[in-house]
Amino acid sequence: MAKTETSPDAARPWQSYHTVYTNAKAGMDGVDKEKVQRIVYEVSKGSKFFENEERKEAFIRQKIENMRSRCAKITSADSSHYRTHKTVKSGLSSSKYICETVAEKRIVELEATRDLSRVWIHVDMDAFYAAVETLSNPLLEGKPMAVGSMSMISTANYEARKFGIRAAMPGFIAHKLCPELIFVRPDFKKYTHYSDLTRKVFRRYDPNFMAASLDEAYLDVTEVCTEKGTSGEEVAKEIRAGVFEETGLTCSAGVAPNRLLAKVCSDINKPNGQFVLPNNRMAVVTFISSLPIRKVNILTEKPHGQLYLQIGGIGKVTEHILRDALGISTCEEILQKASYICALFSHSTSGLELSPVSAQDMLLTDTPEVRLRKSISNERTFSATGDETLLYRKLDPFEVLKSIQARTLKKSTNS
Amino acid sequence: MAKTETSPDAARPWQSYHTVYTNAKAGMDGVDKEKVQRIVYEVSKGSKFFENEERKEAFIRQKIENMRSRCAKITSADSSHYRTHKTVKSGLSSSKYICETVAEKRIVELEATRDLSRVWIHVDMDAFYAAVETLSNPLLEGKPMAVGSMSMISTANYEARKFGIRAAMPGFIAHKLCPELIFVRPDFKKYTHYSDLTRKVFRRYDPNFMAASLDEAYLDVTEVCTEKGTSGEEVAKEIRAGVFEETGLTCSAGVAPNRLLAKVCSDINKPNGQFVLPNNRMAVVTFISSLPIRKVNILTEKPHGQLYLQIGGIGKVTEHILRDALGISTCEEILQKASYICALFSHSTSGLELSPVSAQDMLLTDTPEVRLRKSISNERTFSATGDETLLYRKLDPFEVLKSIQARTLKKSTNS
DNA sequence: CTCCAAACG
DNA sequence: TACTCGTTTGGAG
DNA sequence: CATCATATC
DNA sequence: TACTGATATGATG
Ligand SMILES: Nc1ncnc2c1ncn2[C@H]1C[C@H](O)[C@@H](COP(=O)(O)OP(=O)(O)OP(=O)(O)O)O1
Ligand SMILES: Nc1ncnc2c1ncn2[C@H]1C[C@H](O)[C@@H](COP(=O)(O)OP(=O)(O)OP(=O)(O)O)O1
Ligand SMILES: [Mg+2]
Ligand SMILES: [Mg+2]
Ligand SMILES: [Mg+2]
Ligand SMILES: [Mg+2]
Repeated sequence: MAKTETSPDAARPWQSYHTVYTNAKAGMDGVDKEKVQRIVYEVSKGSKFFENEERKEAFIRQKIENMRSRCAKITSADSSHYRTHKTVKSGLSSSKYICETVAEKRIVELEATRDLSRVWIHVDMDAFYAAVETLSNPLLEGKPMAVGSMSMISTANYEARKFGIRAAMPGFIAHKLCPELIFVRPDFKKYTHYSDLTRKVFRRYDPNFMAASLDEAYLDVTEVCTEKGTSGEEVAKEIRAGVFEETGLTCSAGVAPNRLLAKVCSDINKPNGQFVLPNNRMAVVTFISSLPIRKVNILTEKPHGQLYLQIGGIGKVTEHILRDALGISTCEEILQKASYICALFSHSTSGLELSPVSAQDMLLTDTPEVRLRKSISNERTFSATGDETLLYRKLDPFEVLKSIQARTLKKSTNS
Repeated sequence: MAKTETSPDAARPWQSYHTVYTNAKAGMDGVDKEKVQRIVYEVSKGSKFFENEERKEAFIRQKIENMRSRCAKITSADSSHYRTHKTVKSGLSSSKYICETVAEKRIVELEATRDLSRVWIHVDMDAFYAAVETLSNPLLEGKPMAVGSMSMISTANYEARKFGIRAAMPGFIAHKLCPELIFVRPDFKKYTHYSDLTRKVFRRYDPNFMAASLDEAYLDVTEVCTEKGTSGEEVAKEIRAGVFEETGLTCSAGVAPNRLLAKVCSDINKPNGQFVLPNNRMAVVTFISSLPIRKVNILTEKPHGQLYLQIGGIGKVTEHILRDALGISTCEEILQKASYICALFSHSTSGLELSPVSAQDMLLTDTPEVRLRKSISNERTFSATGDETLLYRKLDPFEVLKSIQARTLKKSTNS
C-alpha cells in the first residue's frame, strides 16, 4: 500500500502500454480509458505479442532520446545565430538557421497559394461492416456487436464502442471488455454489394469521385454547388439521404475546401452526422491550429487503380515521437516548429510522402497533382511455421502463383 | 540449400549473438569461435535470457544508427569549416571544430607530460580459483575443469579454455561444449587464504602495492629497481618465483611505465609468463597504436577500502558502439578520431569516469591523482519472485539488515 | 536488392 | 487458446 | 530520487 | 532445468 504512493508508474504499468486499438475512434468519447487500458494490459501481459511490443517500444524510446538531444543541440546553436547571423555572408549558417528560413518561406508561400475555391465532400459509412450485418439480421440492432473473430475484429458497432471495443482489437480482449458482445463473421460479398450501391449515389454528384475504400469516397461538388446554387452543406445532406434511401445504411460527411480537411470533418459528427468547415481563410487556419496531428492523413492518387490509397498519415508511432521528442500534439505546433521538423526528419528532398514534413505541405495545399504509384505488389499470408521444408514449399514460385490465382478466382465467382 | 547461398546472415543467426562469455580470454586463441558461437546460440535460443539479450541488442543498434547519422552531420559540416574557419572570429565554430582543436591540444599536452620514469608491475594469478582447487585435489590436473555450477561458472582452467569455456559462461553451456568438463564448487575460504600468501610476496617489493582483487595487484617497483640496480623484467621474475614458492601457484606479470599498460601486458603471455613494455616513448606509442580498445581498463583508487576498484574499461557494449558507429577498434583510432568521440560522448566535463573520453586520458597519463569514491553500498540478492507479499517482506529494512549481518558474521567465522 | 517499419481501412 | 490482411512507401544495410 | 545500463573480478 | 553476485558510476526521467 505504501509502495503504490511512492511509485505510481510502477504500480500502474498499463498506462504505458499503448496499441492502435487503445486509441479512441469515433463513438468512444465517454469510455473509461484507464479501465480499458488496464484490462488490455492484464490480458496481454506476458504474451509473445506483448513482449514484441515492448521491444519495439524500447526502440522508439531510444529514437526519441536521440532526437531530443539533437534538438537541444540545434536550440543551443541557435542563440549564437541570433547574435551573429546579420554578418554571415555564406557557408556558416547552421542547419537550423537554414531550415528556419526555408520553412518560414515555404509556409508563407503555401498559405498564399491555398485554394479555397473548391468544395470537397468526404463521405464515410458508419461502422460499415457492422451496419451491413445488422441490416441482414435485425435482431442485432441495439446490441453490442463486432465483425470478426475471437482473434481479430474488423469493426464494432457504436454500442460496442462504448466498451472501448474497436477495429484492430483482438476478439478475446473485446470479450473481456464486454462479455455480452456478439461476434459476426465477416462476409465481404455483402460489403462490396452495399459499397456499390453507395457509389451509385456518389456518381450522381461527382462522376469522377474518388473511392478510397469500400466505405468512403471523396467528391468534388464545386460545380454542383454553383450550378444548382446550393451549399456544400445542402449537397452533403442530399448525398447522405440518398445513401440511406439506396442502402438503409447511415453515413457521415465532411465538407471543406480540400480533401484532407474534408476527411477530418467527416469524422467529427459520427455517426449519422456531418460537419462543414467554411471556406474562408480565418476559419480554416483556426481549425487547423487546434487539430490533433493524429487526425491527419493524406490521399495519394492512383489513377490506374480502382481505389485511391490513403496513407501518409501520422499514426501511433510518429505521434509518439513528435509528442515526446518535440512536444508537438496539434497542427499549429507542427507549423510553429516547422524548422525543427525540417531539421530532424529527412525531407528526402524528392519524395515527401510519409513524413511529418509532407503533412505540413498537405495541411496547407492538399496538393492536387497526380502522384503516380511507384510500385505494385500482390501478396498472400500463410500461417507461421518453424518447419523449414514446409516453408520452402510455401515459398515455391508455383505454390505462390497458385494461391494468388485462388484468390482471383474466388473474387470473380463471388461478384 | 539454394536459400543459404542467397541469405547467409539469416542462415547463420548465431553469428550475431554475442555475449561476454563468447569473447576470447587468455588461453582461448586456438578455439573454433564459429563452432562455440553456434552451440551457445543453439542452447540459448528461445530462452527468456536470450529474448532479453535481443531486446537490449536492438536498443544498442538504434543507438549506433543515431550516432552514425550525427557523425555524418558533423563530417559534412566539417568541409565548410575547412574553407572558412580562417576568417572565423568567434561564436561561429561548430561543435566539431571546437572539439578538434580541444582534442588535439589535449593529446599533445598529455603526450608531453607522459611519465615514463616509473616501473609498474601488474601481477595476475593464472586461472586463480581453478588453480587453487587443483592444488587441493591433484587428480584434477591436466583435465578440463571449471569452478562453479551448472548455472554459472566463475573460471575455468586452461585445459577447459581450449573448448571455449570461460568465466561468466553458464555451466550447462560449458557442458555442451565439453561433456567431460569437471565441475568444482567454489570455496572462497581457500581463495582468500592463497590470496593472502601472494600478498605477503607483493609486500616485499612494494609495501604500498594496490590489490585490485583476490588474484591481482599493482606494484610500483621503481625504487626497488634503482636501489638494487635491476630491471623491471628481473623483479617480475623474482616476484613470480616468490609467489610460486609461497603458494605452488603460477601467475603472470606485465611490466610497463604505468598501471594501465602493465595490466594489459600481464595478460599477453598468460599463463605463467610475463611481458615487458620498454619505457621509451617510441615503444609505448607503437604498443598503444595497435592495442584493441577492449583491453583497456582503468584502476580507480579507493584509499579507504582494502581493494582498489577496476572499472572504467571499454566492455562488450562500448566496443560494439565504437566499432559500428565510428569504425574504431584500436587505441590508435581512438586517438585519431578523438574529435568525434569528444563530440558524441558526454565528457561530462567534470567526471570523466566511464567513457571512451576517459580512456583517452588514461592511455596517455594513467592519471595518478587519488580519485575518492563517490558512493558506498552494500547489497544482497534474493531469488526472483512474482509473489508481491514475499517481495515486500524481503524488502523490509529489518530483513535486509539481518541478511547483511548474516554475511558479515559468515565472513568473520570463515576467516 | 532485401528486409523491415509505418500507415491506411 | 486467440493479437488480421493487402498495399504502398521509405530507410538501412 | 529511483531505475537502468555498463563495467570490473 | 540451469544465464552469478558485489560494487561503483553515469544517464535518464
Ligand atoms: N484495422 C482494420 N482491419 C481490418 N478491417 C478494417 C480495419 N479497420 C476498418 N476495417 C474495415 C471494417 C470497417 O467497417 C470498414 C471501414 O472502416 P472505417 O470507416 O474506418 O470504420 P467503420 O466504417 O467501421 O466505422 P466508422 O467509420 O463509423 O468509424 O473497413
Ligand atoms: N565473471 C566472473 N564472475 C565471478 N567470478 C569471477 C568472474 N571472473 C573472474 N572471477 C573470479 C574467478 C577467477 O579465478 C578470479 C580471477 O579472475 P581473472 O584474473 O579475471 O581470471 P583467472 O585468474 O581465473 O584467469 P586468468 O588466468 O585469465 O587470469 O576471479
Ligand atoms: Mg466508416
Ligand atoms: Mg472508412
Ligand atoms: Mg587471474
Ligand atoms: Mg584477475
